[in-house]
Amino acid sequence: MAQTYDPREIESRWQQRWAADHIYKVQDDDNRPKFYALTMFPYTSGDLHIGHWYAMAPADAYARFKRMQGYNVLHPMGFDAFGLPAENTAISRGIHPYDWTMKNIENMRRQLKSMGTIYDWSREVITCLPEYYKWTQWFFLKFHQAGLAYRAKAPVNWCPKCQTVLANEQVVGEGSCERCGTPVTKRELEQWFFRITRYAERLLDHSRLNWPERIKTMQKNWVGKSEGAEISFPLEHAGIEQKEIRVFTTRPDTIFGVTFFLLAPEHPLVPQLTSPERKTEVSEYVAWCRRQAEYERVALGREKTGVFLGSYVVNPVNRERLPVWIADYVLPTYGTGAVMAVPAHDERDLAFARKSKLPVRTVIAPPGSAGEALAEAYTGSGTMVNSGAFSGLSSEQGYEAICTLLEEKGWGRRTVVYRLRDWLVSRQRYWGAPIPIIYCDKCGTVPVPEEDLPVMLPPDAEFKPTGESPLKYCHSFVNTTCPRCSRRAQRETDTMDTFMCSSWYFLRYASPRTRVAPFSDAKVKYWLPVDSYTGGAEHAVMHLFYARFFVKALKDMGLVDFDEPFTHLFNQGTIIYRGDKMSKSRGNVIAPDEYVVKLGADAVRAYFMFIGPWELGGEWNDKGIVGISRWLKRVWDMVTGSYTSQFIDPQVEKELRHLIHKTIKVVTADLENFRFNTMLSSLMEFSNYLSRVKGSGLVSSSLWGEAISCFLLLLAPAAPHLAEELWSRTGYSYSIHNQTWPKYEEGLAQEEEITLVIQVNGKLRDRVLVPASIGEVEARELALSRDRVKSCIHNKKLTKVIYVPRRVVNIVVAS
RNA sequence: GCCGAAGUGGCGGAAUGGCAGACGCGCUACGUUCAGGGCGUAGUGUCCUUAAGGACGUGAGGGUUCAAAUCCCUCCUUCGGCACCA
Repeated sequence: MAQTYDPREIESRWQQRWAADHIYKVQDDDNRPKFYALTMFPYTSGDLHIGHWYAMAPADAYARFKRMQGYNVLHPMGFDAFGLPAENTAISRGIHPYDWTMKNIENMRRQLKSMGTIYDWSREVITCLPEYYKWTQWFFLKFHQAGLAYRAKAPVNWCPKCQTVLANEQVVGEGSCERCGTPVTKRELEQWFFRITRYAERLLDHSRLNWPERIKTMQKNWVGKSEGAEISFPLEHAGIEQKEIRVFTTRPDTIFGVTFFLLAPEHPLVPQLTSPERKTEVSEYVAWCRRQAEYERVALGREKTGVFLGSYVVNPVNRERLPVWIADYVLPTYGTGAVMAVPAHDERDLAFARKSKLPVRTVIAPPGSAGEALAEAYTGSGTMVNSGAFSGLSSEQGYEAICTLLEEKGWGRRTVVYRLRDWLVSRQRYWGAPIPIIYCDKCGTVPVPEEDLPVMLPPDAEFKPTGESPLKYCHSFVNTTCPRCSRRAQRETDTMDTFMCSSWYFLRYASPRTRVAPFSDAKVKYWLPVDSYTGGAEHAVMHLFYARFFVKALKDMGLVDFDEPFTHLFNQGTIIYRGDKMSKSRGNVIAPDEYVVKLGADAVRAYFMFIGPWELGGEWNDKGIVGISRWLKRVWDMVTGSYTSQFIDPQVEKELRHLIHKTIKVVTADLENFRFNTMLSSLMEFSNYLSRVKGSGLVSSSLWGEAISCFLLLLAPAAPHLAEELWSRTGYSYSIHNQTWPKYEEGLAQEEEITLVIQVNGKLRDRVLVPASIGEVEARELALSRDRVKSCIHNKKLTKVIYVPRRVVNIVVAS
């Protein structure tokens, strides 16, 4: 056997042994408490870069720690394998998406194995295989049956470069495509939607979730709940069927300040409400708005534009006549697509009123004012003025009073409005799970019967950059027979958003090879919900939101008995390189492989844990990794070299025993809280101390052995290969990873002696080593008797003495 | 603009009211027959001082407190998210 630390040899040897012995095989019928530690599965982009390692290595250490603590741990791995990049590669390089994806998986799996993780590969899940997407399609049918899926023609985000529809969540920055950065435009298409809005209220409830505040806030903002009133304004317009237009407002108390009325240019009543002489101008304006890209239209600070339609509505509370305008800042998708404009108390309305020379009327007087005209829109609360019988009320009282009036008169009602839109699941793409729907001229929209699943992706589709799904041109796929009437019919050619696949993969891991159902009920009951979910924060309003919706819907369908998939969530930070997030498209990817080859997987794992707080991420810099590598080597030398006890010093033995217990305590708490960096610092301090002890030989051989075995056990989650090798060389039985996590005694973990800090007027003046048990009187006396203290308080009046047990004595003197 | 996170040596960072800078990198000196990203020992915030010691010091300014990197207020910078949501 080698005498010097040779990580490559050790790591490949133990990886083979662990695999051959199946030591990480996960059993479902185990009477230990279960622990489901999940890391977000990677997208099959080709190579694992160090960002993946940063996500996975500390997570694996945590799962190993839980395993040693006596839990039956499920820490699975798989691949999110459908999606655009595979298809783009097919178009640009002529490689079939399946071949490209599977080749990438093979490479990524090899890299993951080189990390020395506890993944049980027999549970691997790959979303692009028929055995998996069959069930993604099955879930689509379930949502359809439950009335949660519908088809609608709607304006959708369209990326002209990728030639595809994008979900709201895939439009980033100033309205650009998430993948290629091209400005997004609009298009009308028949699409499938999921009614996620029905769950808006329930998705706002994070009360039982141990999640980062940041993510909860992002999800809350995404749902965008607003309370207010819906009010009907009668139309003063003869000859049309519609008698009134409804608006939503959060400020019914400002209703006496309405001076004009606004519709979105897309509002369906616009043509009818346009007077003949205004027709040309209005239709030109509407056409101009439609040409605008979404991001241009909603850009804040942009000048507000609009035109008068030539018709009027009536304010129900004061019978005032209000001109109806259309304006580009009114969004067709929010509220009712109509706005009662109150320029005195809304910045946007004021800007528009000033530009279009429309009147402004103050109806809320800010505190200390009498209701005179305002220079700026006042959006706070105050006293109602110019508001008929309501004048004099506070805006809060007015809110309630006006809502009551509206409800009594039948003019409106209190209501709640959400910003959240339904989830668009259709994609005009090949590389996804086909939507299992058939269109029949006679029977209409017919779901594919469950027994006919999966609807297989045809392997022989042609990949052309046409913007239409290759499935559309694949006649063998499109042409089928109606399951109801057996006549000729056509298949839906859209595939599903890949977020569908990732909305249930965590359920599949519980029983990944089940052929008769997406998951076994018993196994899901045992494993779910996920006890610890870790991954990047970029999924805050996408994957994490959809998965919650999915599980809530499944609960309502009676398919699962819990309604939150992830009880605890932790987001690691991002690894930055050259000022940018690491990604293939930015060309700033660092591969971990060369570091693994040179320094070993244990060094890379430990370095990522040591680099800083996990939640903060950081700039990649390979300077520090040598420090970890040297430390592992010193650990090797210290443990493999023989220990000779010279003579036993009880004081040193006591100190070492204390350090053993203190280190167990700190390392355990740090792992529990994902504080990997300080955990490694503590291990370094421990090993540095052990090296000194080894040089002096001042403790017994048995205590030395105890210290080493404890050290190796604590090291095992971070550096599993080295710990296993040293465990075996020390003569302990295989495997260290099946050992129990060491326990500490609180009494021994406590310090016996402490450094008492002595301050005068808050400034450090002296330090004394004292027994931890020192009492207040004793400590005060000691402090006052010190020479350095005496010289500081000489000739000054003692005001008081503060004593903080076990920490500090602060002597306050008059100056 | 709004919301959130962060700002500490030459660098990554530690300390969550009580010794600022743990641990590691880098650097300096010395030692080592030390070939390869060696190894060991000591030192390493700034300033004053031969030294002992002292003063200053956690983005800036103010406040609370016996005591502030930590709590409060105002501001600046960086990063992330949202952004005409009526």
